[in-house]
Amino acid sequence: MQALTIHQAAETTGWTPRMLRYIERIGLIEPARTESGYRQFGPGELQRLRTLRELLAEHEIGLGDVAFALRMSSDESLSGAVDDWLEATPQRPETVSADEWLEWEQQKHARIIAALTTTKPMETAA
Amino acid sequence: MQALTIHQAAETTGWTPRMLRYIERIGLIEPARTESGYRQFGPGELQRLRTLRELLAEHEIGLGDVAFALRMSSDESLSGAVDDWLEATPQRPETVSADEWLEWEQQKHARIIAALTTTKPMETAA
DNA sequence: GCAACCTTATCAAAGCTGTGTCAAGGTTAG
DNA sequence: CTAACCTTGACACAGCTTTGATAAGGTTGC
Repeated sequence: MQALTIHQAAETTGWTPRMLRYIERIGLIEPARTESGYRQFGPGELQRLRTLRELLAEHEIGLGDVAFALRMSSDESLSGAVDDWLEATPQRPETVSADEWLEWEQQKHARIIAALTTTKPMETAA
Repeated sequence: MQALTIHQAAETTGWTPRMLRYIERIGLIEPARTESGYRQFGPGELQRLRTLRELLAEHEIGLGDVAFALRMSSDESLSGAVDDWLEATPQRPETVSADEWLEWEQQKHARIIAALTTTKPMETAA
């Protein structure tokens, strides 16, 4: 096994050296360094860089999206909060649960009065 | 049941009407409509919008990030591909401390040297 | 039937992303 | 020693995101 320099890695992966530094900067790769600071791209990084290109192309996503996914995967409180938000009331606003309805009823006056000083709520469609 | 108009919903949730339309546009909410096309924000929607603000503020993420998380949660092939890519990541320890980082860098160097056998392209540091 | 909403569509500006390029300086190979 | 690399940092620019403002027209309440 061998390690490639940034230019060599760029050639074999299809990225530019500039982009390899950028991808490292946003946390998606972390090449080893020589003592003098040169990046060393091993087989693992090269494979990751190639599959990264495929990932972006096949799903039309951006580097920032992958960086966010990485952040979610390593920050449990973040992924938990996001997942909770997504799970709550998934689509179809038509369906309001009994609990939500009850809570709404109980706090309706406080909410509406606090929020609406001059107008009234609209009539629900048939 | 009563529903709020977009302006009323904006006031109770802290968003602007403009942003409520934008949030709908990127797929994060889907308010019901009256027969004539007016958006109707029910209790579920309002709660969702409030927690969305908290989510963004507490974790310093953007609407686009949440939209991407939604896309991942509803596109199994996308989330699978992203997760696969992330799993192959040589994750570094959770740390943030400068000291720990430096120490880790040094250790990583040693690890890489052990893993890579020198051949042509680049002299792996001694 | 008018005032005050609502709708969609469009223009605009500020900010972020992705990318190139260049500069100043350190490293390495021949 | 010199050429050809490497490093970080900065300037730049196109394009996309986010957000506001505004216009043209429909709906609703009094």
